[in-house]
Amino acid sequence: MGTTSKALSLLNFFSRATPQIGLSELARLSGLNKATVYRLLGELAAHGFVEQVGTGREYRLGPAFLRLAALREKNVPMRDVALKHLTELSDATGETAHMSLLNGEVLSNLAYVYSNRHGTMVMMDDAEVLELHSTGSGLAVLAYSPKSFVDEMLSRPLTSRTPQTITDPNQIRALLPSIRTEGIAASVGGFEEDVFSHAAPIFDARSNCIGAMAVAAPVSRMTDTLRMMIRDKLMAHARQTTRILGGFPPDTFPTREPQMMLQKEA
Amino acid sequence: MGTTSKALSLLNFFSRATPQIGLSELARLSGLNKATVYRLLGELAAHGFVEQVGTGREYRLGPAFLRLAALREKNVPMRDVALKHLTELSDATGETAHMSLLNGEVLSNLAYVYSNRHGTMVMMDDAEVLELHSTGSGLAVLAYSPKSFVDEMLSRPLTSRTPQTITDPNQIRALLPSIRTEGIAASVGGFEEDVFSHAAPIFDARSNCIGAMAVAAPVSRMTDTLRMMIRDKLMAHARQTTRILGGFPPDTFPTREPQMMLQKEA
DNA sequence: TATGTCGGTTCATTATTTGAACCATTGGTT
DNA sequence: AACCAATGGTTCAAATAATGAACCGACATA
Repeated sequence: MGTTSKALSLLNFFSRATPQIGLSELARLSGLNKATVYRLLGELAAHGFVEQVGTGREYRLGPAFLRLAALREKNVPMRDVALKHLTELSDATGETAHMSLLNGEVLSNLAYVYSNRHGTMVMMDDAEVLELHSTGSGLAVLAYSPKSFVDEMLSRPLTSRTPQTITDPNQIRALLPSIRTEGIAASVGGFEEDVFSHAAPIFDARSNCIGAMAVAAPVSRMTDTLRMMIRDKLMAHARQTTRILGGFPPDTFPTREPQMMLQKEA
Repeated sequence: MGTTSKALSLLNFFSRATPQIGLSELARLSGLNKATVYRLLGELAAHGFVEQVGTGREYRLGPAFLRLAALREKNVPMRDVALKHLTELSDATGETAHMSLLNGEVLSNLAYVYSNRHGTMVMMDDAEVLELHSTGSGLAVLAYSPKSFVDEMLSRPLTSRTPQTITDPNQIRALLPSIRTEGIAASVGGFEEDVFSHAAPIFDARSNCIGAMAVAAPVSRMTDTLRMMIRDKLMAHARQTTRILGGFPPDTFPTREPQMMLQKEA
């Protein structure tokens, strides 16, 4: 691993739960030498990627990200595109629609839209990250990721978020083929109790899966009718989003009108 | 300069005007070897800090910034705080209020608020950067920056944005003492024609100047009355913003009620 | 006063970065 | 069609920058 990667990976230890971290603690977390971490933090700080809290204390993420994020969004208005489709998706289904991007080993939220049709809604959080094994979006991404990546991800200890979370790697692997034939993944209560989530993959210009678009509804509201409607709308909007972002689904991706009634020919 | 700094400085070559850059071009711009740039870009890309456009072409800023910016704003709601005070400032003065943060050699916009009192307003742009020598905000920052930094900044060639832009380093240096005694900087048409800008510095917990809060009005609307009112309100809101962000003005910073009528004692 | 932690610093050893040269492609010019 | 000058990407010995154990002083806590 290059020095730059080490420096950048330090940033991943900052999270919603641990927004600021001391030097020694960060050295411990990263497994790097304290002197190394100190020097790397110094370089990150010089560019505004981290800053020290108060006077000579812990470190936290710096202000440079605001500028770079604004610039990125000006150049590549992903969030805008996503919001447009999420709004339509949310309106059509009456449920929470969201989109997340693959960021290393987890998915990070890009945007989400609530519906106002019901009194209760599945809530999202900007700074929350989604695990690959326990969410519908994660399964959708895994289904369209290279085998080496899947193996890598499933070789780690899989945390059990709820009693419904599937933590057996082989059981998860077994789900992927059917997700691939459908083009959509589903997860019931794997991440949060009582949440039924459908998700479709999003691809970049090289047909790599870069994230997922999803609709999350309370289990109690899920009916066959709603499920069909969600699958239909989600598929269409995910496809459009991929296209508008300049991406292409891989050749293996099912066409919009699935050959449901057709028998496989070989 | 460490390897990490080199990698991070590559990011600064992406701008509103040049949102995507090829490998050779970036090597040329940065003065680094092409192989080096290639490797650094690879590491940046692995963390989502850059990505390649389409298939095997130029590079652009990556999606990771969206997540990190969201996380930063959750932890340190600078923009929220700024917007609150900018709104009040804009309401009180009837003009455009904005705040920017020092980012290396330039100021980058954090937030801005327009007033609806007049038909014409000074417009801002999220991804725009402000030069230190040609803007009110820049002068405010220079006035409260270490001499070494000022020397460094004024030793570069100073671009002339308008005929009114002051490009003589010594002339700029001569402005700084009076800014320091006032606590507020002013610039008339230095950055954009017909824009009269007042700016006050913002400080961090170590009393370093980290940016500026400003009010920008068309020259044609500027009167003594408005000028007084802007200075007053701007001073108050900049002070509050500094405090709420956890910062402290340096000891040399003028108190809220300036000793206007008092003669210097030495 | 003794002990453990912290952020920060040092410097000889080591491992990573570096850069000139080299491909294979692409796109424009003659 | 042949040529040229770009491009993105790759290689490997040489040079440089990163590393980590040990060491500060300061601040807690006991």
